[in-house]
Amino acid sequence: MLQQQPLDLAFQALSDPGRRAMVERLSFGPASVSELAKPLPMTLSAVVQHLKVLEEAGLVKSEKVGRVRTCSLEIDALAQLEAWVSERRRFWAKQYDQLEAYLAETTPREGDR
Amino acid sequence: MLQQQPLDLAFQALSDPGRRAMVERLSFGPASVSELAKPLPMTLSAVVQHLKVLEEAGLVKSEKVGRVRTCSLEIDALAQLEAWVSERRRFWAKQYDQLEAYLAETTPREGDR
DNA sequence: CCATCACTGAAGCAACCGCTTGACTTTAGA
DNA sequence: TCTAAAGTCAAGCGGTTGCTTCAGTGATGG
Repeated sequence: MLQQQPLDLAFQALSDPGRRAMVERLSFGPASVSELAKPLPMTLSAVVQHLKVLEEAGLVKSEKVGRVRTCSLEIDALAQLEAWVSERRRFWAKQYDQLEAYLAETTPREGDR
Repeated sequence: MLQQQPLDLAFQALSDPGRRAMVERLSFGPASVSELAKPLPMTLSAVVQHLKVLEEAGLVKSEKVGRVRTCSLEIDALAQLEAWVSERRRFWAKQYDQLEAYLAETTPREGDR
């Protein structure tokens, strides 16, 4: 559960393929805005707006030196995201195991007798 | 990168706190539509629409028996989501380690001499 | 049988998203 | 100094989302 808002923003940010492409690029190391924009089929302006979404979601940080803004991943946000998903999977697996245990108990296999 | 569309839909689906609450509920076991709706501050109609989003994202499946629709988690979709995030983290860590190794090589600590 | 329960579907609406254009600012290099 | 590079900002626009209301439909239980 942690907090709600951050997860909202992070999931929302990653729901866009362009923004996910930017995160993928950044997972290989820092990049400038223009570098992030190069492979994407949209204007630089649009990329800057996507970048803002990623920053507000806490997934990316950036710093401007001279006329170049250099962006990099905020790995902690990804970790929190992964934690949420992983926890859901864990709980689901738990109840699934209990069901299996119950079935094993009520309908014993041949070898159990 | 697997496919793009499924990830779009899954991230988008989980960006809504109401839908995330439904997924959290379902991680403890199957539930009817009304059960899912009970804790949420919206009409049953809205919940059904959220459910549709979750199903189209492949995160939930449901089956109607009599007048009751029973919903449950599709754990594989969660696993794919987790895999994407985890891979980004892995690549980021890799380049980070390389940076650390480089720094360690060029600026040796006291004990290294 | 018939009232109630558990949904289902369509219409409508305000708010938000992703994108473009175009005008601007600041810095770097010849 | 003058030009180009690298962003920045605001306006606007068509499409999507997240609801609500309302009018059904098909079980279930008494």
